[in-house]
Amino acid sequence: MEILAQRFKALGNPHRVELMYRMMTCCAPGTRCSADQAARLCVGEVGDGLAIAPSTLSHHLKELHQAGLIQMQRNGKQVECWVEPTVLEQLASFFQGQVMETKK
Amino acid sequence: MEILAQRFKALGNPHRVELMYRMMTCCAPGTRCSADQAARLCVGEVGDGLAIAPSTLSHHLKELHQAGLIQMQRNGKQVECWVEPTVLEQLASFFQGQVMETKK
DNA sequence: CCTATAATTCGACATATGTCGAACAATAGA
DNA sequence: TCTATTGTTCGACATATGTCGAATTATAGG
Repeated sequence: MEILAQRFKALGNPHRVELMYRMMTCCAPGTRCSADQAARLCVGEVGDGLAIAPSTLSHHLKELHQAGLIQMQRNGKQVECWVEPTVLEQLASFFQGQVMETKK
Repeated sequence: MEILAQRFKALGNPHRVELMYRMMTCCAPGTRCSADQAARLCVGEVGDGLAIAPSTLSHHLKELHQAGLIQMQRNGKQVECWVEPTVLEQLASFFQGQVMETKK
């Protein structure tokens, strides 16, 4: 329940929930990426159009990462970000009365 | 997206997510109440066993209510609290890539 | 009307959060 | 090696949050 609260807290900010949504739905508007291959956005792309400083964007992505909601990996000059589908499934299941035992 | 963030923020506290879970699953352990009739707990019941002052409990329930997550209604000396199933469905649908237009 | 029960409101307080700009780090390419 | 690009880290700051106890409100029952 503690970890669950951490994850919801990370989503409890307008900028972060927007970032999360963009990463979840970066394949086609309003849809979710296929279950086996999550698409990736680099830091600059995912924050494009948001009226926040680069340092603030970096901070928010770090929060999402530390909460276990997103993955991050350096690729050349850029850092790629994506959402693992299992994370979405676990969170959705809470609202169906299931409390998953999330590790980490 | 703003309203969504408000709801997740309300769930972003260990005590509040615990309270929410109790209200969601007050019929049978690990299950959700039937779709048409949400079961109700009074304020004292829902906070039973949590190591927080009554004033803190009241504060948390107010937060959940203001975020649109729970309903509250006075019944005699007590105040009943419950979760509308539609709220749960809307929140779950976010993690399937759906952003619902939540009023209020 | 008085009392007990159930819950809320109201300061007060320590701590956490969101934001910025400046400085720094990592990488690619000329 | 120098430079431009892409992100991160580090204070600093104003504001928000979680908590409590004391006082208050609402109700039911003598």
